[in-house]
Amino acid sequence: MEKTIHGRPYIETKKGPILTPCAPNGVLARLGDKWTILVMSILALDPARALRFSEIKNGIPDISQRMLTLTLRNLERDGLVTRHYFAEVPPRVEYELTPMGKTMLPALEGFTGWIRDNWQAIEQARQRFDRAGRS
Amino acid sequence: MEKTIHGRPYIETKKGPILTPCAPNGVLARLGDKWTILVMSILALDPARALRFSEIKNGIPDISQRMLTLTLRNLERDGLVTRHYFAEVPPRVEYELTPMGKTMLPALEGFTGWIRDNWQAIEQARQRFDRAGRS
DNA sequence: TCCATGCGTTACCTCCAGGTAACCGGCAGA
DNA sequence: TCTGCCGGTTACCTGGAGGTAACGCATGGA
Repeated sequence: MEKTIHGRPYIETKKGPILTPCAPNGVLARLGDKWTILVMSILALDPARALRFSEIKNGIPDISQRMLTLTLRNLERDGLVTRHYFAEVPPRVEYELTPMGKTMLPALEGFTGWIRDNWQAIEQARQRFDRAGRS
Repeated sequence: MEKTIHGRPYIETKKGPILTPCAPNGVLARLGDKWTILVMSILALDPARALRFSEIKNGIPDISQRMLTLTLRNLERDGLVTRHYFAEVPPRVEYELTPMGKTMLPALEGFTGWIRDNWQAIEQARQRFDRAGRS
């Protein structure tokens, strides 16, 4: 009775299909936030190498110290990134993708390809729509 | 000089790689919002058939009239959905995926598969992290 | 006369992502 | 003694996402 469409579960009723709540929704929401993908991407540049906090920060223009800390904390919590703390002075902290983390971006590849192929069309559609009044 | 990693452009400097601003970021952000994917999904159930506003609303539990209108408006603006208005009484409005819209969810398939395979692991990682104190 | 219908729009409120800025801690070097 | 270094944390503020509720409108049916 429960089927799925593109990975999303739904049920058929006489009144039509109804999408059922889907736990993995939150994962996409996390990805959609402002910095997460950027942090994952820079860690993925050389997955074998751990990066220091400051290296990540330098690699991502405009990210603030606070937002980088928060983003990394969330990724660590999700098991996508590991944090290594070295109690030196001044302190050194290194971040690295976990095995699971290393598989994430490649899985997204199909969709980033779609975006690459379509975002100009989207941009044009927006301009057409906005120009059409309907302000 | 400009390379890409998983579709994301960056440049190499002596101080290390720097990710460059990436327009398509916004597309992912849109997808990450609360309702967009659900609306796309229900329209994709039978891509050949247009759905009425009320059919979509009934198919998505808990979505409010306002949020459905806003979400559809954005999708229309992005050229992913078309709106057909019939000046009957009471009015009838039908929504349908555009050709571009029809290609989006399949492109996302690889990633939804990754989520399906990994979200339990993510859930467990979160619980471990939270239980570990660091409140 | 009154109401239900279908698709909005408007007004209003709350919450949180994200930004800015200052401070901390402990040691090294001037 | 003062300053800089690194990685964080804290306090504070703002904008916008998203929720709730009510109103609008044209007509057909009771």
